[in-house]
Amino acid sequence: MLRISKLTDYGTLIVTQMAATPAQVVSATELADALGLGLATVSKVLKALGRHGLVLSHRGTRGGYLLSRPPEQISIADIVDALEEQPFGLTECSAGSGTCSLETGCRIRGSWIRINAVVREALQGVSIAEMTPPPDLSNAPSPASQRVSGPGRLARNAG
Amino acid sequence: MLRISKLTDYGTLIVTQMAATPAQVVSATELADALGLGLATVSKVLKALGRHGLVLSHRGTRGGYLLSRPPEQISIADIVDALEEQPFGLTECSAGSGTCSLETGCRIRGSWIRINAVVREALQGVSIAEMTPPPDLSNAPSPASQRVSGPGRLARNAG
DNA sequence: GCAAACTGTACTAAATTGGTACTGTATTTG
DNA sequence: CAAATACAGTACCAATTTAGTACAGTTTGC
Repeated sequence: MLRISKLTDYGTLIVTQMAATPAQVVSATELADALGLGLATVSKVLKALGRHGLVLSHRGTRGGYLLSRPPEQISIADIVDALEEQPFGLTECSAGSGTCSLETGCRIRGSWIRINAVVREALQGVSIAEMTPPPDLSNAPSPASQRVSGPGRLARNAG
Repeated sequence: MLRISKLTDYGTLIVTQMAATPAQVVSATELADALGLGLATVSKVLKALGRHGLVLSHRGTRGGYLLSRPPEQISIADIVDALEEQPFGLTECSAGSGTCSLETGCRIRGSWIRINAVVREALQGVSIAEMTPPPDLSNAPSPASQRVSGPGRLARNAG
């Protein structure tokens, strides 16, 4: 379906929510309540995020989770890596070799690897800090440093 | 899984194969043999491609399929559009509204729509003609016109 | 020691995907 | 016009993946 899984979607939601109060411990229960998700589901996502070093956890009463780095340094690609199947790859053959029976004689694998790289860069280029519009100034112009020219065309041989 | 379906993968394979002899009618049977895929599977893909105007079909003896435009004018995005669920969208909410129960109060939908646009541009930037390396000159340097600078970062407000 | 909160595994139902079968229709060839 | 070829459309089933939950355990704070 060319879609991220719901758990990954929840992951972006949860991390974005945590980014609203960075450096502050929040429990899974609080996050579940704030986002309207089930506690078990939120816990599952947080556990995966923790395994990949995106959040730190504290057990016990008044425990909870904490972003391990500033929201500016967490990208969508980081969350995808934590929650989607690894390694990243839009096709079977571009994720890892040896699995596709057509691989011998397949002439387009190299192209798919190139396409993957571009898509991944797009996901890496968006940080959690950029996900929510500023609370009040939603109509303010964006900083020039964030503007880009778009992806353009792919080079035949990745540079 | 953030992966295109196998049928979409087959679609790129089939169209690339047809691009090797453009403007020539090829039957589903011939394509299935050439690619090592099942006839029924190839037919299913070709039917979907036909519905979206990417290939033309001729019935009867000596019938078959034909690319509707030159390979340079067919992009990976065209094939994805024909074979994946429409409309294009990495998340439920960015594909179409009204389906996600969290949509009210969700602050990151706009960002996902922006991310989608970038990913889609990446897929649109690759034509079928670019998928296969030139048969003999695989090591030749690529034409400068095909080189790009990469996707860079996303603009906060799509421009 | 009790309660809050994370850890880890396992399980089930639903959705999606992949592949195929079957019947029908159009076109060409002889 | 009859037969063979090839596309058209629908429907189905097995396998895989996803989503959500349950449950037993462990750590920490009061």
